[in-house]
Amino acid sequence: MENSSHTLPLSCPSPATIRGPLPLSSSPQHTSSNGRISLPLSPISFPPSPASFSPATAESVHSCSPLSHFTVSHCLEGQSLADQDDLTCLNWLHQRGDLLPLQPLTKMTLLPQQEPSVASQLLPAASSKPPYSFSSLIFMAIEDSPQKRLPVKDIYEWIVNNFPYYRTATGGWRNSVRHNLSLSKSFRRIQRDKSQSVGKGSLWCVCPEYRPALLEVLRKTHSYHSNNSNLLHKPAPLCLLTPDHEELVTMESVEYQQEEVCEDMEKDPLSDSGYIELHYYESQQYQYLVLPDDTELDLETVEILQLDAEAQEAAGSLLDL
DNA sequence: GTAGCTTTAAACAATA
DNA sequence: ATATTGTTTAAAGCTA
Repeated sequence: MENSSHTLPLSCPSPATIRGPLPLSSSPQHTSSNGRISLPLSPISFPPSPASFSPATAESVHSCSPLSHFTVSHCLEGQSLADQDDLTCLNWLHQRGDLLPLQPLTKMTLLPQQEPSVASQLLPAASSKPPYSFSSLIFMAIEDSPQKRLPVKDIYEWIVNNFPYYRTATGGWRNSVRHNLSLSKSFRRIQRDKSQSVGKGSLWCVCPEYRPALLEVLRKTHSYHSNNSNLLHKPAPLCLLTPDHEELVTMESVEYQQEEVCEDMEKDPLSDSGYIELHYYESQQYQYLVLPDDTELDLETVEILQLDAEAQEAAGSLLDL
């Protein structure tokens, strides 16, 4: 794809430009003399192991569309351009760890100039309700399953894992899920194979003829929440920048080497959605985020990114107890 | 104001 | 017997 730039949907009075790879750092950020900022990213760990999967850390990114993770998983999966141009392709959903949940950060320090009270103002309210309808949630859950079919129990589980809001929500939403499954034409019930069946109930799948419509709804939800984004309620870029964190590593500046960029870095089908375009490349044991040359992030945004990660860490710690 | 969709709640039956 | 699953109805909220 062309190296078109996408800036965060933020206004910045005096933006600092971030270019190229983002060296890992033990400090939340590193601003060089030329004003470039480095954001720490995680060591490579794709996909996260189920054991390390920490849905609770998605608290602060609940409203981020899974679609926004598209680019992340794409680059790492090495899919063809044709695959990626296919907006009906939901392979991004199969990057389970990339979808929404984030790894808790075990090491993250707050920016010294950043007051916690400000952090709480900038970060979205924890456990607020995701923007997706139950149909979309069910759709995503089923699409994210290897067999493209799930029992209702696993649908619950997927939703809870990916949207921690439902972890603490009252039980009524499960009723709504079942109600949706039964009532919606988009989903079809399949009898389990009795010979291998464990557990009760049927399996549910997406009716192929309704799949495009479900995708469209998902896309519209994504678009709506991108276009109505702001600093307080739209942490989409945060999601993109903090997939699968495990820990930060010692600062070690790494020069950007073009040839290390993932060969399959391709077009983000939602590139005109206002989301920043992201690419990853891998060097040694680390993973780097590559922003387009003319991508600009203001200092405040960078701070928010760090704060978000901090919040995720805190949320993960609490909910993992 | 209206229609359509979604959410929520509830009741009830079937099933593991 | 109990919990879970699946169906159905009803009402309220939201949006175009």
